[in-house]
Amino acid sequence: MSTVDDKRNQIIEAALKRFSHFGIAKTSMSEVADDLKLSKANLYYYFPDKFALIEAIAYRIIDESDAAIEKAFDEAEGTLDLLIRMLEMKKAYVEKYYMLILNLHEMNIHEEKWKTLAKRLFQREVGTISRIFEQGIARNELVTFDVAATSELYVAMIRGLAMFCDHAAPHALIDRDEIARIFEKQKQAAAIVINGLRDR
Amino acid sequence: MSTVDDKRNQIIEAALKRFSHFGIAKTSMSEVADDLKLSKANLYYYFPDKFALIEAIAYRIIDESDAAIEKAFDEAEGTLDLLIRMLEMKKAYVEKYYMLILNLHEMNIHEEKWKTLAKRLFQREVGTISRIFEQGIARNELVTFDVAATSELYVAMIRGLAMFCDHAAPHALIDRDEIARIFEKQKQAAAIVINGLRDR
DNA sequence: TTTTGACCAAAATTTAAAAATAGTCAAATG
DNA sequence: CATTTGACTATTTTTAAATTTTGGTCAAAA
Repeated sequence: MSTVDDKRNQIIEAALKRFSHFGIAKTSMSEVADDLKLSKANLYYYFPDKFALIEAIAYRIIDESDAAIEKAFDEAEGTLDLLIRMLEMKKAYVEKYYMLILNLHEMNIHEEKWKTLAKRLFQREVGTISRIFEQGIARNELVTFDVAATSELYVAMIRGLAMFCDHAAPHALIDRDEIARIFEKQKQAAAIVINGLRDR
Repeated sequence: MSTVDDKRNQIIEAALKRFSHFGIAKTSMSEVADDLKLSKANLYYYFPDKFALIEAIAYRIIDESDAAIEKAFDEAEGTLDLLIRMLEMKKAYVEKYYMLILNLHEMNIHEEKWKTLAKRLFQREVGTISRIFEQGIARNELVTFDVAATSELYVAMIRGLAMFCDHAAPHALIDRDEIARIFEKQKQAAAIVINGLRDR
């Protein structure tokens, strides 16, 4: 790994710490720079703007979780098991990166660049779910169906459950209990969906 | 109907018009009173406070929609058909009362009274879904399952889809196209859920 | 190639004043 | 007695101005 990549990684890690602790809006680029004893100007040498840093972090997390899912693909016992493992992982991420993920949702999503980022992250999750479904079909565990559409629906459903669940206010702070409750509902939903797609 | 009930109804209708047009926060009690050529003080003779008026409106709408569902119960061809009819009705309400429903969601839900109202409306919807599921089970169309838990999950899922869908920002204004798209996803979700519960 | 201090414009925060609004009440009306 | 009202207040919400913070640039240094 080149020295510049190494520096970029250091920055990503430092920023990730602050973002997940205080949220994106509440951490300034200077603070991230200070943590690493760099000047702000130097930080901008590695990332053209704040958004690029956020993007890098987002993709870093997704890549990590993709790698984890890759492993689960071999270990899991069936489609539902895979889906539940994925939910578990996401739960762990939510707990770990709390504020970051909260912010990522309620940011200035109106702006085009945020929309496209959100859409890409969404599509990536849909892609993973698609692969899981495809495998289920290939193994004759599931009936054949429109994988693309159903995956999209599944991800939307799961995310919707996270948004809604009972803490009615979209912006309300979510505690660990709430996360656990959401996770339970998501597992139930996954079970029902898979049951609806199962080959019998 | 007593004369005081009649007056209360007039007030509810006038308020409903304004609420669904401009939203709750943006219509003052004076405006509602003016529409009916009453003094504000007189309006407060019929409703102790603004929240009571909002509550009355919410229950009015729910009651209406319950009556409509009651009719559908006899006409519908099966459980899925019933669920879809219910979704259609809700879609119509969203289109009709636009701002009101939007507001109802993003209001000061943190306050206890709002929470309890939201919870009650939710539970009422869950109750209706429960009846639909029970009927499906009684007719041997569905397998037996935990109706209470599943109904709650179903309503949460459907609402979650409405919140999420793709207009990522919770507060973004939703247009008719978006409503239609949400409706489609909800129908798909209903179909998959019912498929998962079907007795075969 | 990497790093920095000095700098700027735009955005966020704070503050105080002004306006609007929910809700009250004694008195009037019928 | 049931209904209505104008006048009043306490609290929010809006507005606007002053101030600070922050994202981002750049020429020059290491």
